[in-house]
Amino acid sequence: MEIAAKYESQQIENKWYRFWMEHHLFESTPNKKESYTIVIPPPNVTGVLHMGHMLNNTIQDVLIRRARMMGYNALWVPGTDHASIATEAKVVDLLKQKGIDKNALSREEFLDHAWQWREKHGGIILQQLKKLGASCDWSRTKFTMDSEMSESVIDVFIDLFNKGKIYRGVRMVNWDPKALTAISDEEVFYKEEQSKLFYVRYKIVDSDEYVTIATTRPETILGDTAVCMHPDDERYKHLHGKKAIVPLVNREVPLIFDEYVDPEFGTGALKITPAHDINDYHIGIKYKLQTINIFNDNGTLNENATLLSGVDRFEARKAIIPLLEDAGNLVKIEEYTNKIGYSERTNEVIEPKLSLQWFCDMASLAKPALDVVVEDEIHFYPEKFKNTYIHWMENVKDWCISRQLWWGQRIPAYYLPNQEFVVAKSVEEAYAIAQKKFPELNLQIADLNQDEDVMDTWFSSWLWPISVFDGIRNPNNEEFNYYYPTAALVTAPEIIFFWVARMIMAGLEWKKCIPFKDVYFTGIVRDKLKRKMSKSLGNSPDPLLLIDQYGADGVRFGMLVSSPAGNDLLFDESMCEQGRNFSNKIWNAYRLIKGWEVDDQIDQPEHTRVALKWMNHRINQTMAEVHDDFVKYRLSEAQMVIYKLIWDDFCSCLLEVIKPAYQKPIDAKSYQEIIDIFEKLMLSLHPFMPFITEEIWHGLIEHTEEQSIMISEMPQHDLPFEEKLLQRFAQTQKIVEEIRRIRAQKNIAQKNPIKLLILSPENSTDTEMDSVIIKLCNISKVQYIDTKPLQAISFIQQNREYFVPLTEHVNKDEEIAKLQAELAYAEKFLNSVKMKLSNQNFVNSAPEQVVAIERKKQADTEAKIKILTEQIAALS
RNA sequence: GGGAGUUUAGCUCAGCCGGUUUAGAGCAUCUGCCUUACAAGCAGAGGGUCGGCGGUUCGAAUCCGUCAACUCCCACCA
Repeated sequence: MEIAAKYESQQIENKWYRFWMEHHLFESTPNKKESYTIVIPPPNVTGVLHMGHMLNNTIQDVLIRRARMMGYNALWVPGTDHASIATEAKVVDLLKQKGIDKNALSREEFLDHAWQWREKHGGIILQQLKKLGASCDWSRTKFTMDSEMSESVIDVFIDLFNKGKIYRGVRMVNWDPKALTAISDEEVFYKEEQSKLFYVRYKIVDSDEYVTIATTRPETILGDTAVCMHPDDERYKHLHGKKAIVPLVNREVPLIFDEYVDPEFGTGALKITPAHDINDYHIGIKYKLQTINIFNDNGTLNENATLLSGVDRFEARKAIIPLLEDAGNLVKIEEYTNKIGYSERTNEVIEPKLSLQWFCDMASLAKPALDVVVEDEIHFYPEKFKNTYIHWMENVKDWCISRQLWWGQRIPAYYLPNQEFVVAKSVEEAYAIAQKKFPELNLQIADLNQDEDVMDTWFSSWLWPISVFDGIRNPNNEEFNYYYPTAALVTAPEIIFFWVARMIMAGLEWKKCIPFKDVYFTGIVRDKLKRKMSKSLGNSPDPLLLIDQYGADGVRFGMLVSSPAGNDLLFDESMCEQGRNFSNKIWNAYRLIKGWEVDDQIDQPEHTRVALKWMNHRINQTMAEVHDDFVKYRLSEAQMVIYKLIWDDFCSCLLEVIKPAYQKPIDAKSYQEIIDIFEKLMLSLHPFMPFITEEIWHGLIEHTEEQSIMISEMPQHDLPFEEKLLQRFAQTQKIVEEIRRIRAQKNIAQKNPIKLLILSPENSTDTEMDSVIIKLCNISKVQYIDTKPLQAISFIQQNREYFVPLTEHVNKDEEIAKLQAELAYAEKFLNSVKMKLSNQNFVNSAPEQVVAIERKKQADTEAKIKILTEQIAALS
């Protein structure tokens, strides 16, 4: 059989992904096995696969594939998030390109367009995940606006409302005066700007005194309802209880004193405009101040301003200055740099605006969710996020759940003509309730108007682990009980509050049970310059191109080669290259083995027997290590350990020992053993590199049509291994290295056989490893001797002396210099050990074991020094 | 401004409830090899006073204090 010299990933990957799908190997239904569930953090339905997804989903797939092979009934549920803001913005843009203005459409018409878009383009990202090898149960793909999922969201809203945990309240929102909508905090970006700080004096009532304030927004003076100073500020102490007159509008407002004010800033006096500044608003509530809204929705001043009505806010800022100057209130103007919030959507300066919103009371939900993390019922990896979580949960604020959008679950509140409202699942139910409640109104169903807003997307996401199994509408259904709680959540730390915390709250609130046991936080994928990868910077490679180039296995390897939980990943293509090279290495090992001719008439050589025995113990040791790494979610380490097992131990060492001479056959017993070993290696690597391992697994051993490596059993991690054997073999490898070094130094080509002399007649019974040395170093003969040979290069291992005889003359000076350097080093070391041991305090206080180690170091080093001294003497 | 965290080889990291480590790994670098599995490879080599200072201890990369630099999260300055 002809096997290509280079591993060709593309064709093989397509073949096996199709195979897995056709055999329904990703699919899961409840059975007697223990479940292992992961729900995907649903990517935005508008999303396109980026490097962050690659990392996140590689990790999930590794966990799921391993669990499956460990005997769990593993289920990975895929899906997408409706992402109200992003999707609505996208659809609005597309409509604009077609010359359609969203505001010209009815709600229904707009939603029609939105659904059409999602049917056509939504979920591309899920198709892309398949290229990566993601073993999601695609038959269970969910969307947060699927009708049953939306229904769950509405149910939950109503339930919380009935429990008194959802209320309506006024709050300051980020108003976009161009788009005429509120936008979320996440959509505001701040820019540093050069602006001006205006100092304006306000006259004190019944006094000739003035108090001077500093402001960047003089036009809002028209909405001032107080002036505030720090209570301990000596400059203003005599003003307690007085009032001031707001310039131009001549309104009398109280002087108030609050520690919020920084006496160092400006004049230490602050004007208060509760309607147009978030801090002022809170002060306004605290001191029960009047709130005067002086702006129209489009950013022009309204009639409450009394002056400049109809003028745009920025025009007004300019126009008010001469007015203040004329009135004698302007003191001075300074240059000033501050940060201004802009709308991501329209690039318009955000105007803080008071509006009526829906809120969810968080305090009572947060308490139990805090406890389960504090008490380690849920573990965070890495653990540091526990602190972040606790800190936030202890200071949690109420959640504004309404959004001024159309794409999303509409708030199920229905307003009545009498300013009241009812919350109900449908207009019919609302009507029934309203009739009962207000019979005197004589209501018609058409009198009810549903709230225009939709719910924050997170208000559906927080139910995700429950609602994908329909656990809200249909409590205690079989699937829910089987798959929930999930095993692990893999997500980005930046959404620990938005999402992780709220899922925990939801799980405890509605299911009295945590939604997942472990949370693995991935890092952010950055470029080499540590910049976050983003579309606008153009520094993100196209994941699909990477897969084409390096193979999905290679890219997966690259994503995990250096990304401990929670650490940012400084991505570089060379990582994928390493993965591709690894694929090729494995491929060539496969090619080598497949090329061997097997002869069942010949005996197993000694070196092969020894090396195979060693390899089996080495595998057992490594499997234990890998398992431990998985328990601790140290996936990069686990991958590296397997990488080294395959490359260093299997390829560089074992295969080199076993490899028959050119065109010679291998014995049948060894061949079978090597196949078994290779299979184990492929099994343990499969979660990381699913495609190549499947291909080789099938090529190595005959399998039926139904079989697949992905549903085979992982090698056991609790098998015994002989520490001693492993140590002896490691020493042997060191001897091999020494001999190779000598070969390299003395330019003795590998193909020229050399002799090895070992000075150690009393230990000459321990010769088990000799055959391995002979094979790996091309030794013609190993000879045990009792006197030192002349004309040889020597080295010391474990206090035995080894000699490689030379035909040419040994350069004595060179050898002596080398030995002397070694001697000096050993003496220095011995000195430090002796110092330690002569310290009575050390000998008395250190544990016996530690002292014994030091004693052994001393003895060994002394022996070494003796040998070195003799060698130097012999050469001199 | 509040909080969390990081600082160990050129890069990315491990080691950190103190002592088998005279500090490890992978990648990168350098040298020599196209040796019939693999140049996407093989063989060999070099490279760190564990951020600075101080303390605790018989003993500190590891514990404590302090300073410095950087990163992230939250809040946002009139």
